[in-house]
Amino acid sequence: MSQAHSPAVVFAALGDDTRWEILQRVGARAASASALAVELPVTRQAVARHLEVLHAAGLVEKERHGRELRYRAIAAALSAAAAELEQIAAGWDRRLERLRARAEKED
Amino acid sequence: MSQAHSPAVVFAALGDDTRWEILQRVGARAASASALAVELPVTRQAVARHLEVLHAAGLVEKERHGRELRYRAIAAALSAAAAELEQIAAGWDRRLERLRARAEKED
DNA sequence: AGGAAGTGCAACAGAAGTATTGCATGTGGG
DNA sequence: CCCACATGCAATACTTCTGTTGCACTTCCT
Repeated sequence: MSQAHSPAVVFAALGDDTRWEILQRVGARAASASALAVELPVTRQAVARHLEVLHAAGLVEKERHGRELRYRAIAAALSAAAAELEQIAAGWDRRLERLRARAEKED
Repeated sequence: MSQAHSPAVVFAALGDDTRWEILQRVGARAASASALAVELPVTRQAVARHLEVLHAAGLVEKERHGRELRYRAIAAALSAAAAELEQIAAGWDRRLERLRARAEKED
């Protein structure tokens, strides 16, 4: 199982346009930093740093393949982040519901 | 309805610990920047800037109340962000499934 | 009216993030 | 063996983010 990455780290990783570009590509198919760099407007080193951030957030996994290092998006990690948000949103809704009920009782 | 906020903006807003603290509090009940500042280790102005970021991301709404300005978390916005992530994750899974099926066929 | 409380705006300092260039290292194929 | 390709590491420049202080302005209440 993956570690319990702090929400802030995961969402900070998702909070950059270039990383979204990268993430969508490694979601489609595994790719190396060099391969991604040729189709993005940044250097290989920049891509590598982004991939490192995504990896630290637990959103992608590395996979050595000969002399190249391919990265692949982890669907379950994104799904877990989604579930976390949904749960918090549900908590807000429930609290709002309680407040509403109390207001009606006081009428 | 709320605008179509770009994913990067929304998740960047969620990518900060202090903002999570603030967001959880305004999720529990509406509060002003001043009120939040007394129970957080930062100044009112810093809190106000965080609230502005959250508002720009469509995650909280303002509500004038006499001379004070209260902020309230929008559960539906967080829920929408969750749905977006879940959809992307599902897309990755489907693509992986197709790749797996093709691999079996080639065996 | 006048003080207290709340907000708005601006300037500044420090930290962190993003991207670059340059060079070193490792690995696979002819 | 040697060359090409891919990655690793370091130094640097620039921008953005986070937080502070200081002051002006509005609004409520006595």
